Formats: sequence, C-alpha cells, structure tokens
Amino acid sequence: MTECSGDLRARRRMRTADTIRKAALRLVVTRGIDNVTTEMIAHEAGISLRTFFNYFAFKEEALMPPPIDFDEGAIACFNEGKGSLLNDVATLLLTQFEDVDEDRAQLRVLFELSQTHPKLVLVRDKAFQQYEEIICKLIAGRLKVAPDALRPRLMAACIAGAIKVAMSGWVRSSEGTAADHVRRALAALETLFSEN
Amino acid sequence: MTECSGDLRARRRMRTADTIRKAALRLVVTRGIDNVTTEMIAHEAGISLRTFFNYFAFKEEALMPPPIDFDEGAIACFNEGKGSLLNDVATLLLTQFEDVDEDRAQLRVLFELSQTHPKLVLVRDKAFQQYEEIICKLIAGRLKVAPDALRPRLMAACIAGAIKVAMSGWVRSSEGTAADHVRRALAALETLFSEN
DNA sequence: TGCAAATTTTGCATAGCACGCAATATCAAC
DNA sequence: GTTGATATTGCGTGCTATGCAAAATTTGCA
Repeated sequence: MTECSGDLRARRRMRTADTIRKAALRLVVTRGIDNVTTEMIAHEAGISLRTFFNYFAFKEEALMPPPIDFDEGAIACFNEGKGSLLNDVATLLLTQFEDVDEDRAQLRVLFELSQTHPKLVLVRDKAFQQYEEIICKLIAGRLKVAPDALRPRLMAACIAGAIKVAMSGWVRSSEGTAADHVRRALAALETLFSEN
Repeated sequence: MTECSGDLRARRRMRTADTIRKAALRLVVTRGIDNVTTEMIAHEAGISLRTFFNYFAFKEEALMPPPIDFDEGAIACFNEGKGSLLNDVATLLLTQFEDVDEDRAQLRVLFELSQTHPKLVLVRDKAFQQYEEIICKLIAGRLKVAPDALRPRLMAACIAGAIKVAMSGWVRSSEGTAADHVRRALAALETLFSEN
C-alpha cells in the first residue's frame, strides 16, 4: 500500500461526506428540519441509511460546516508574526469569511434554525468549539507555549466567541459582509476590558 | 387562583426537576453514561418515563446545571458600579463558584464525560451559552445599552469563554479551588490583547 | 366540606435515531 | 487474478422523543 492509496481513499471519503452535507442542507432548507429524516438524507445522497452513520455520528452533524484547513503559507506567515497578534489572527481567519456571502441564504437559514431548534443550537456551538481549538493551537504555536496554557486558551475562547457574536449579528442585520462583521468584532477585542 | 398557587406549583416543579437531576447524575456517575436509560432515570426519580419528558426536552438536559439566579441585592449592587466593570462582574459571578468544590468529584466526572462523549460536549456548551446570555443582559443593564449591542455581547462572550476555560483547567489541574481558577482567568482578560 | 376548573401525571402507540454484527462489494497493490 | 484492506449495505434491536387522551392531583371558591 503506497501513500497514494490512503490519500485517494481519504479524498473519496471527503467527497462523499460533502455530498451528504449538501444533500442534508438542501432537504432541510426546502422541507424544514422537522420533516427531514436521516433516511431521506441518505436517499438524496445516494447512499444507504447505514452508511450515513459511517460518516456522521448523528443526524445533525451533517449540517455542521466541514473542518477548516488553512493554507500552509498563510500559517507560516502567521507564525513569523509581522504585526500585533490580534491583527495577524484576524488576517488569517478572515480569509475564511471572504466567500461566505454567496451562501448567505443557506447560512442564514441555518442560523435561524439554530435559534428555534434546540438541537441545532447544540450543533452550532460544537462547531465553534472545534474552531476554538484550532485557533488555540495556532496561537500557542506562535507564542511558543503549550496549547493548554492559559493565555492561548483564553485568547482562543475570546476570538471564537467574538466570531460567533459577529456571525450572529450578521445574519440578523443584513448590512455589510460577514467579513466586515468579523473584522469589527475582532478589532473591538483589543480595548474591550481595558478602557473603563 | 391567587398568585400563591402559581408560586406553589412553580416551586413544586423546580423541586421535581431537581429530584430528576440528582437521580440522573447519580446513575451516570455510578453506572457510566452509556448504561443509563431515560427509563432508569425516571424510575430512580420516582416518576414515569413520560413525565421525564415533561421536564426535560432530551435525556442529556437532565445533566445540565439548573439555571442560575442571583441575589437581588447583588444585582443592584452590580448595577451601581463601584469598581471597574470587569472586577464587578467577577465579584458577582464568583459567588456562584464558592461552593462548587464539594461537588468536585461529580463535576469532574461530568467534564470528563464531556470530553469523550460527543453529545455531552454539546450539552456542556449549551449550558455555557445560556450562561453567556445571562451575563450579557447583566452587562447591558449596567452599561445602559440594548442587550444585543456589540459591546455587551462581546464582553459576555469573552467572560463566558474565560469561565469555560477556567473550569476546564480546574478539573484537570486539581490544584486550587474552582473560584481561584475563575478569578485568575477573569483577571487575565483585562490585558489579554492590549499588551503585545 | 365538597364541587368544578385547571394542571399534572401517566399509559399507550408510534415514528425515528443510532448502533452492533456479519455478509457483500469495492479497491489498491503485488 | 489473487489477496488483504477498506467501504457499503441489510438486518435486527433497543432507545429516544412525541402526540394523544384518560386518570389523578391540585387549586380556588362556595
């Protein structure tokens, strides 16, 4: 087994997972979440019900955004540290929110569902939790400290929280891009607690 | 129907909910979460299975901490604003973590479960989400701005995140009280992003 | 006390979730 | 092509969670 094989299979897995995600989102958006069963999702994605659970631990997980992966160069650039840490984090993260606005309709639906449907609130927060862990490791790497040290953890918690607040405000307000909201929220962190 | 009746029934409801919570926690701690069904919890609490779902929307919700309520005087005191906002928030919130250490064993179990069991991660984060909303309203009240303004939202997100980090570190480290960890984390927020 | 209304509890039925297991199919490498 | 590894699938099963209506309990009031 060469290294190529595992890579091929990994790709295939990701492609299938993405197919399922799209199918789930499509059904939920059109029919409403209460009228969508895992069986429907599986059928829509062209797989068996059983296979669905090979990819996702539970139904709602198919509605979570897929794990993010940054550009290698961007991470290296971030680790060198050109400006203030907060600025550099913002620069790195904002690349993720540039093209969000195309899917604004779907994202808005998801966030709105999150506010009414209890289980989706849980799912949304779990997604941000994973996001927080990634940010924590990035910051720890740049500060050259352990990932479970207090500072990187606190910073990551605040940054992830700010992004959540920003996205939440974005889907409500409808003015400005997602990136705008995130940028503003992150900028506000710097003097949040030090100015009064 | 006097106002007393609703009060009585509300009390009774809270008492029953608490009974269920204790039963659920007891069973989960002793038998492990995978070996506990809602039927067992209901039986342990002396109610029917159907009644369980009159109190909790889903099984894991019975493992969440009950909604907090602050002392009226403490809130009034907080709204007057004697020191810095961060300090006063810390003072107000820390009253909630004074007596946590008795239940350290149970809390530790819950947090450990949260790290292995996917669904409990969701539940834990939902609890913190509710916590965040309460904090947000408190801060908005003190700042005399709308609860969905950016500043109180960001502050609440950071504070709730810091508390989550602190509790997480506390159950790991085993040294110092929970209040100590929370106090340290909140204090660190002030200069988190402004000093480099 | 006793009656009537409101509320809560409960049993029953049911659709859907989620997983273990074993058989089958698919794929990569030699 | 054969072989070993991985993925998919069907089947069976126990549990979750909800609607509905009957029964029990609680409350206010006469």
